[in-house]
Amino acid sequence: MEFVDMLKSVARKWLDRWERDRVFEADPDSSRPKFFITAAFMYPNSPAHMGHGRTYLVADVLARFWRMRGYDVLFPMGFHYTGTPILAMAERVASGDRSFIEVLVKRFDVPPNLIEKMKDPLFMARYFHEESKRVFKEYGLSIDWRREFTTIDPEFRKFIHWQFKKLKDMGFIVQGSHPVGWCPKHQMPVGAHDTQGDKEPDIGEFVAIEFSDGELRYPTATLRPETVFGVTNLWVNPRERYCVIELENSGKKWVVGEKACERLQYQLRFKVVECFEGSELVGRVVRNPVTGEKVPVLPAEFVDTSFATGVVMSVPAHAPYDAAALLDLKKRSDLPQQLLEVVRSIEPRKIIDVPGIEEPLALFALRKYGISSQEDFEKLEEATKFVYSTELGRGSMIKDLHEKVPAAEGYEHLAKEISGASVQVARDRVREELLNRGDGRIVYEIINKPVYCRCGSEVVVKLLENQWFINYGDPRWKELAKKLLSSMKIVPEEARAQFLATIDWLRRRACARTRGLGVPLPWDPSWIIESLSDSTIYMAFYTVVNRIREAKLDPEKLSEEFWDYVLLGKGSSSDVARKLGVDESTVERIRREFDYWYPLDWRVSGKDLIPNHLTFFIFNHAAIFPESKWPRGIIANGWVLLKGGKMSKSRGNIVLLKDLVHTWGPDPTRLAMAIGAEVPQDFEITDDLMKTAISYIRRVYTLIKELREKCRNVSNGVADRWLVSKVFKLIDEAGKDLENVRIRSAAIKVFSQVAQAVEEYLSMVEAPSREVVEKISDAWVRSLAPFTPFIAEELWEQLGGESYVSLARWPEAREIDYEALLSVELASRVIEDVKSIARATKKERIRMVAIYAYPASVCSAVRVALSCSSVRDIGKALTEAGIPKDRAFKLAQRMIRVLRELDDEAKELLRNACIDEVEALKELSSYIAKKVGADRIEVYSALDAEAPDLGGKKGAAVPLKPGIYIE
RNA sequence: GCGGGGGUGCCCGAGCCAGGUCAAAGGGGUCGGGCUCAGGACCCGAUGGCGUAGGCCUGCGUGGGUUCAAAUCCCACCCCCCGCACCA
Repeated sequence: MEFVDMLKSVARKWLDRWERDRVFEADPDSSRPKFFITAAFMYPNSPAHMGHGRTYLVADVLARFWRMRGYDVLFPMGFHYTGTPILAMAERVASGDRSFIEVLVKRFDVPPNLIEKMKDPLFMARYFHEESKRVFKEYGLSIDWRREFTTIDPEFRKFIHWQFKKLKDMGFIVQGSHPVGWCPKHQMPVGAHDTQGDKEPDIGEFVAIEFSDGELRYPTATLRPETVFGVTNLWVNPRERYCVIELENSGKKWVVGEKACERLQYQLRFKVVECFEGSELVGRVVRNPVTGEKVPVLPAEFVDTSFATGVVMSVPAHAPYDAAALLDLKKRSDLPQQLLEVVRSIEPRKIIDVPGIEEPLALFALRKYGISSQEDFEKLEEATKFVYSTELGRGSMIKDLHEKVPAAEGYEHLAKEISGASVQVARDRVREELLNRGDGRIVYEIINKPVYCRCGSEVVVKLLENQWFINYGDPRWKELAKKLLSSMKIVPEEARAQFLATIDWLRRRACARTRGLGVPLPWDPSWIIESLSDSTIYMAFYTVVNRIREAKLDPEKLSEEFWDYVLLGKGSSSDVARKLGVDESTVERIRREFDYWYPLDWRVSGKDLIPNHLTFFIFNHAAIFPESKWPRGIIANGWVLLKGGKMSKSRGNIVLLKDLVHTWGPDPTRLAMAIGAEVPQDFEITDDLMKTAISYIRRVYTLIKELREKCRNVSNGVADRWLVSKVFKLIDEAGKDLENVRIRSAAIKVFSQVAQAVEEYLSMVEAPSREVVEKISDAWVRSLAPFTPFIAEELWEQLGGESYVSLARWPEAREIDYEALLSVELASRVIEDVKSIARATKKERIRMVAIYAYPASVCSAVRVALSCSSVRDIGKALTEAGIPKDRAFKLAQRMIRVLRELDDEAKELLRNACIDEVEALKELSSYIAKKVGADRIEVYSALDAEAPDLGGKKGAAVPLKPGIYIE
């Protein structure tokens, strides 16, 4: 724990200095290339949590890396106040919701004396905003905080107004009606966060098919309009009340359940004519609008008169409920004789075929699930699910549908057209036809009814009229979006398909709502722009917001001309300046700033935002900006999980970033986020992971200390050259990893693999060379900086580095000493082989190891063997190297085998280096002896006729695989 | 249902797009050893099976196919995860 305490105090020290020296404030600098990265801003309805920690770390590591690569880096952050959840939360506080207040106090550490103020949603937003910002700073994010803003700032409002005017001018904003979950008491739309148990109201689109008795219409609501061909009767609930309503526009008179009536008023305009008992409807005869057949209205208790219209069409061949109710009815003796005869004459009519099942599927399902009455609700639900999904998935309309069923006037062609068609196709066709001919109309209902608002009222469906939409369905726009997508880098690449699919199926999206914090629609301020619609191009706003404030421009004067000039370069700076009452140069400077930073280089966010925010981000950039300002890439990172489960804000089972940073320190938290998994993958946050991160840091920290303490003015020959090459090679590879957003891999290289190499070096030499230590510790500390900047600054200072390591250059790749790398590679292969032999021979103690290796003269033959596998060519090269012909060809064959099994890295070494194996192994013999625990190592040339041939191993030698004899 | 992704050794995961160099990277766990007060801290080694000389056999969801050669390509099937909108 002492080490963690040290890390924490080091962090405080450097945090203060960074702030003091404004290290991460970014201004345009034409002498350097620029790099602009943003992460999705947070919605401050709770403190920042581990998920934010991960997304922002990804952005920060890249920002820091590119800064060290010499780029002028801008990494800003803002806060997204837009939305309704905070409203719902403030309301819960206001209503004295105990459990919720407990979450605030106990989990989120809100001081109890502030709870009262949390009744104000704006206060709540500000509170969590400020707290999160504090934590982000402690976390070591290299953010330019001068550019921070919230989405309720007046400047931002004007910016969004400009964007929406642009979209409207391009014809991408349309108006229409739209169903939403609605609380009758609040008179407001409700989302999942407004309901009891956070249950999402699931809105289903039903077709109400109008059966008629000449005067009244009986709208039967169904999700399966294609089954209208199989209707044998209608159902009403005889124990409930029904009403006749007159629809305002058409004047049609509908018979609907009394309870349904109350719910339907939110989507239809009508007046109630009269109400009566459902039993009065029983026995009436109505006409099927599609087949023209006359069918009776019959009683069934399973009918829920509050659901949709409360009138149901009966398709006993394909709906288990209908089948069960019909069977029940046939057994009843209390019906009037005449009706009973009608009932008994009803036979299910099969209109859908399912391969392999001859009988109508509903009847099959009754037997399969053992259903004997319409009261078997649970079994009936299961059977219904089975029938619906089976028929939709595998079913098709019967081949001779048009011969089996009559057709009403106007529907003569429909049955023929869909005969034999799949249920999916038939459903859409029938639906379309019914709606077109005015025999059906859409009604909505909550499928998972009942859903209750937090206030206790049952949620209904409200048809919002005059709703504003962004029309992502516009084919011109889709094309542009696809073009933009194809020009972008996507991490992970697998997500590209998902983006493409999303672009394809996006239609229109409601972009404004009736309440919540945010920006009002410019042309209709009674609507607030919805949160995913006001956050699509705000990255551009970061580039100029600080300049606008600095110049003290009046937000109200930030006209469309202003934004046109600044963001698109349209119009003239002098006009804009005059209207603003400022110097032309001020306006020009703002324009230049945008022009310098844009386009965005990387957009980082959680992968959950791919089908919404990130796709909207693509669409809107494609619409608003010219191609030269289109974003260059998207990084979608995975989740941080908590013991296998997902976190849930409302239940308070989340890990706050603050808690991680305060418990473990910022550097370990950052490193854990980096090594938990590669960017696209999920990982679990555990104490073990945190401890691993700490041990990585400790290992590096103590090794650097040890190197510096133990080093002497000595030279260790090949070991020195090996370490320098190895370390620089690893760091260079880590740099390539970071270029490709392989953050985990890069972190493991600099924290673990470099440390391993250093440890290996320490076991090779008596004392580390001072020159080597200076070279590698300087580079090593630099390479740590993107991941664990605080301890890196501390070490940098100890090494005597100037300024900040955060501003230093990433180590340049340097000449690699392939001979040294190959020598050690050879030695470690020998070590492996010796161990393998000892294991196979069960030798516990090794007295002596004799090694037969090749001198440098075989190098050219090795090169030949690397590029081809012709025994003749290799053999020839070996002969030229002085190897007797009789041995050369056998050796060539073995070389092919050995070389084939090498990995790319070893091959690279062989191509670039030529070593005398004998000399190299002699030099490293004490290292080998140490590693294998041998008393003595003898190295001979395999070509030395004088050397003893122990165990006949002299002839076993192959280049890179020396012959080995052990005792 | 529609759309997207995926099934690899005890577990997590790389590799598959550009077939051989893959018994298959890297973690974790487990076992053994060391560091010798102790260890959940750290280090070393082992971890499919067999093997007294560095080797052999089996193997990457299931079943087929293409090929001299398949974890990698093709077909079918089974299973899992994610998204589906007014919710940030």
